[in-house]
Amino acid sequence: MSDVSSSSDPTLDVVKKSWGDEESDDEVTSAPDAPEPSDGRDIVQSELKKIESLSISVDKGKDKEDDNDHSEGLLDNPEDSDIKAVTAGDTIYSAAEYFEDLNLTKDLIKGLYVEMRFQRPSKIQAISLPMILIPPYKDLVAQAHNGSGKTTCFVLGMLGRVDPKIKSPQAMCICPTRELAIQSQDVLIKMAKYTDITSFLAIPADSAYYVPIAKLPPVTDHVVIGTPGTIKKWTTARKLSTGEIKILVFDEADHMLSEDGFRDDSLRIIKEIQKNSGVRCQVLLFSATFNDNVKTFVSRVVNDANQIFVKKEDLKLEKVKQYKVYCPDEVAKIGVIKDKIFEFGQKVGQTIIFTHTRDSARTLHQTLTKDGYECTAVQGSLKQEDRDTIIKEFKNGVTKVLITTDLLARGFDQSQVNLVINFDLPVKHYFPSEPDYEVYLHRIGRAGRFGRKGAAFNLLCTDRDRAIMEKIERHFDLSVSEVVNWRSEEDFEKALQDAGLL
DNA sequence: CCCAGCG
Repeated sequence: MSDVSSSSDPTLDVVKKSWGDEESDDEVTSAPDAPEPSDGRDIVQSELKKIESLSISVDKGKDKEDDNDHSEGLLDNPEDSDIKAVTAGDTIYSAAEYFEDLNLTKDLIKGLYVEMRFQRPSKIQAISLPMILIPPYKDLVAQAHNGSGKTTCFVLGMLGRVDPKIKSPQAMCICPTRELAIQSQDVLIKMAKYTDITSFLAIPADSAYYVPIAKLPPVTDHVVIGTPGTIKKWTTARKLSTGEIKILVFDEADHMLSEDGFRDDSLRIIKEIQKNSGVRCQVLLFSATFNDNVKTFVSRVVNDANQIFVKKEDLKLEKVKQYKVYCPDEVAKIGVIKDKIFEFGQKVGQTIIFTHTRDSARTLHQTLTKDGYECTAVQGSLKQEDRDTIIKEFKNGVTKVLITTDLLARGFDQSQVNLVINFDLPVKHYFPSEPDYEVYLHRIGRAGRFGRKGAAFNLLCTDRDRAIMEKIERHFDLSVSEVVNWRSEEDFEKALQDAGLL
């Protein structure tokens, strides 16, 4: 099979869905033709008519033989499931077989080979980069698997579009957390090593070194990466001009545009740029997840966008073996962490433990360190500089076990993380008996980066926990194996063996 | 709830 828009799976052949459509996987009934409440749905429907199917040739078989033999490439065919691409308008794109197909400068390509150690575009790169880099520079909504290299896509997209000779911001990337902004800039610096392109990191400063923005020089770097509040601060202080920004990226875009995320901030920034920018600004939305509510909203934010997405069943991360462990009470959960996770976790790499609140992250950390278990914890109430050091220590491998909140649920990339623990299951804050499926997927995705093996343990305690876990399994059409006895060394050992980690 | 930010 050499065509991503056609497939042996009949449901994949139909490229009729738009981002505003109902999820049609589960239900047979189509959206009614009767007048809808005026939520913009009708606009979406009419835009839908313009969308036409696209054939992108991606030779999957060839990718496999070529890439898997080389040990260096980090992007070696991390996902095998199909990606569906839908183009808007009549531009014909073909997948980039080589980076040379993308009209990039020599300096930039050198960075890809030498610094990034890339050989050929990964699947998501091959499909998305032509859409980003070839005129008319259409907007793009791109969903791709965790650990498949979304960051490299949009970073390369930004670098490919800026003119190093113009000394003002031409590309902007907005991230939900300080940690992600730093991480993306790290990638950018590496990739741009042989170019003259510079970047500016717009995140809150260390409180100790606070200098009022008014006293700082204006930003002249080509690319700005940051968090919403700080970017807003720089623009309103007139130290960051948006007039020449021609590409705007939202990392973890569904969260940036969801009602309980950063919706207002994001929209304000888009508006600000569109108001000031001389040329039309290209908007890119990247995430591993776009739930139906967000899809509806997203299709109104972008304009006539190209789309790349995968079916939700294909997102469930088969490389990360997921388990549930029934624990009689909270004390037992801590016991599992102490006796099993610390016991085995260290052998198989690094571990991230997720809790529901900042406070529970802090208390769990205190409890464990008091008893001599070596770990660190990071959450949003820490001082900025403390966050940075704890993250740095973990990325350097100095610490093996990191306790955190959903601060790190999304995007955090550390290849040595093979074990994810849901100390608390992720739930919707406004409806705590409902799982937060997106957050679940993102958390699990912290293990198994770039096709590596991994395991995840969900610690369940109450009846509610059981019900939530069942819903998660049903939603992803997943059967999560049970670690039968929470006290049993052998059960955990067996689980890790089955996951391919021991 | 989690982020983000208020100088």
